[in-house]
Formats: sequence, C-alpha cells, structure tokens
Amino acid sequence: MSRATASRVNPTEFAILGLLAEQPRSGYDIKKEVEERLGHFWSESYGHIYPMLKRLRSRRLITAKPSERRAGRPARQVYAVTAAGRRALTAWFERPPMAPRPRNELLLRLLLGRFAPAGVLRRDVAAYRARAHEGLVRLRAVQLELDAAASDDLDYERVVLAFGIALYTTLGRWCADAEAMLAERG
Amino acid sequence: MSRATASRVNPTEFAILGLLAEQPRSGYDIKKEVEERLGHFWSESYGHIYPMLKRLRSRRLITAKPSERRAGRPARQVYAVTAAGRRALTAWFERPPMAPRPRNELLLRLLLGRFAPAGVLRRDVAAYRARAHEGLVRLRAVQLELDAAASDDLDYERVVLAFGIALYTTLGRWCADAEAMLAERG
DNA sequence: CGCCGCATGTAAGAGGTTACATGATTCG
DNA sequence: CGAATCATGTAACCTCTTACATGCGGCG
Repeated sequence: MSRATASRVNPTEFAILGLLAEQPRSGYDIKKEVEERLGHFWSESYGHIYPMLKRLRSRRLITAKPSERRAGRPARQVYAVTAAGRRALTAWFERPPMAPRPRNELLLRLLLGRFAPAGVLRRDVAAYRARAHEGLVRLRAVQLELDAAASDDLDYERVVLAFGIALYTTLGRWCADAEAMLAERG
Repeated sequence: MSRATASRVNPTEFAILGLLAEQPRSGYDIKKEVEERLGHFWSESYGHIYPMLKRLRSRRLITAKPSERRAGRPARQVYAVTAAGRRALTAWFERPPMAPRPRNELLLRLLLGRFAPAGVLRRDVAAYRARAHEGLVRLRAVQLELDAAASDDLDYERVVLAFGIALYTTLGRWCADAEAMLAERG
C-alpha cells in the first residue's frame, strides 16, 4: 500500500555483484578489475567498494572468507555471490538501466566560450583529443588480443570494445574540427 | 598553511555563474535554460540550483533582486553576476576541466551479459538507440535554426551541436550492430 | 473548483570521493 | 633502508536528487 518504493537500485552494488558472479574476488581485485576491464566506462573507489561489500554481506547476497595464505602476500578476504545474490543480479537486469545524468564539462565550457580567456578552450579540446587518442590506442591493443581468441563467450567483450572504439574515433574527429574552429577565431 | 586546498571546484557553481553572465535570470530560468539548451550534456535540479544560488550570493559572486511585477506572474528573484563573479568564472576557465567519472550502465550490463535473462539486453540497446535517434532529430532541428542565423557569436553553439550530432550518430550505428549481435546469439 | 504552469525553497538521505590509518612483503 | 605493490578499511565531507511544502493566477 501507500508508497511504491521498489525502484531504488544502486548500480555500484550490481557492478560488484556481477564481477563476483564471474568469479570470487577480494575488494582489491574488484578495484583492479574495474580499472583494467571497465576503466573506459566505469569506475569505483575503495572508499565505496569496501562499505558496499559489507552491506552486500549483511544482506546475505555475498559471503566472505579469508583466502588461504599465498607466499608472502598479506591476508585478504575473498567474496563470492550466494544464490540470493544471483537472484538479485537477475532482478537488476530485469529493470531497465537508469538514464545517465549527462555532465560533460568540456561542452559546458564551450557553450560559455565567450567568457573564456584566450587559448584555454584550445588547450582543453587538445587534452580531450589526447585522451581519446590514448583510449583508442589501448582499445586497439585489446582488440588484437580478442581477435586472437575466437570464442563466443567474448561476444559481449567485443561489443563493448566496439563501443569504445567507435566513440573514441568520433570524439577524436570532432576534436580536430573543434580545434580548427577555435584556431580560426583566436 | 599545511594543506594546499586550492583545487576544489564545483562545476554546477560555474554552470550557474556562466548562465548568469550571459544575462540575469531567476532560479527557474536557469533550470529551464539548462534543460533546453544544455539538456543533452548537462543537468541540474532545483534542489541543487537554489541552495547554490544562496551560496554564490553569500560569497558575493552574484546579487539578487526581486523582479518588477509582470502581469499576473508570481514574484521572482533575479540573479546577476558581480565583478567578483566574473573573475571567479575566468579563474574556473583557467584550470582544466575535471576528468569525468565514467559511468555507462548499459556497457556494464553488456559486459556482464552472460548473467542477463534472455531479451533484456536487446531491449536495453533498443531503448538506447531510440534515445540516440530522438536526440539526433532534436539536434538537427536546432541545426536548421542555427544555419539560418549566420553569426560568429554562435560558433560555440555550433561546435557543441556538432558534438551532439556526431555522438548520437555514432551511438545509433553502434546500437544497430550490437542488436545484430544480440539477435544472432539468442 | 481543480488543474496546470509559474515560482521558490527545504530536509533527508543516497551516492561517492578523498584523505587518512595501518601493516605486510618484495625489490633495488 | 626506502619505495612500490599488495591489502583493508574508516571518517569526513561534498555533491546531488527526491520528495515535500507552499502559494499565485489563469483557464476550462
């Protein structure tokens, strides 16, 4: 009755749950995995991961157990999803993704460009282009690896990769055009 | 001394400051302007705008005065930037934009695709494509308007518009490919 | 009369980052 | 020995959204 709560879902929670569904990991591993595999379109900080692990555990969506001692490495907790955790993961997929809150500071700056001191926008666009280029280089390297291994399991990785490559390529081209416009002006 | 504070800047603050630099506006106007002109790449809520206006005012970066009565409209506060406000705006341009925290839930879902119930990802990608298409249609309409008015002042608007069009076009294409892959699989 | 658009604001709380605290082990 | 990597966590704080509260005036 009364208020239909339902909706509230925290995507970070499900990023963690999903990574743990792939295989058991520690908080540290999760952070690494996010950086290496999802870095181009996702991010998490320790200060968010650890409290979230605690919370997921208190809801019995994951379990923790200390890993067996590995030669000269500090102790670590390894987390794994429970059956309830997998159900929660499925339920998350069921509801559509939240519309992202758009927030592109570079475009905000450009739109307010008449108030910008000379040169700063060119600098910013150039930096943006450098990032896009760097991203593209890295993703192409990943692409080589993926092309080598022909497995259907990797179709999802491939489609995500294709997104990144298409995006960085487009951004790079746009930056070049934008820089040309800015150069003409100033 | 001790800690070098310096860096902390809130982009919302400067979005507001920038819009007020263009012309004096009320909180309501700011919200409208953000939605209409920046909606594709920026967003703000009343719950953030009003407290921020208060804060900017307490720092003397903006001033407030009640608007003259307009036929049958409620009273409103109109805010305008001070000289100090313009300096703060310039200082903001001086420092490079913050790197955005990447957070694309659709890609997260795709990467965890093996855990998704059948069909949901196709649904999500289709919705994404629909949004891209809708965005593209709207921006093309804006483009027609902009092309009509040939003014250098609008170069910034044009370059931002070009960004949106390039992005939505790329996203639409990628979605089509992604849907093809998903259809093949399931 | 009730709803819609205009208009301003607050309170609670979610979500997330940064900085800090701690400590083991490996490598140069 | 010092630096780097591995590893876990907490506390303070910022940012921002949602839901709520309030009220005017016009229109059907």
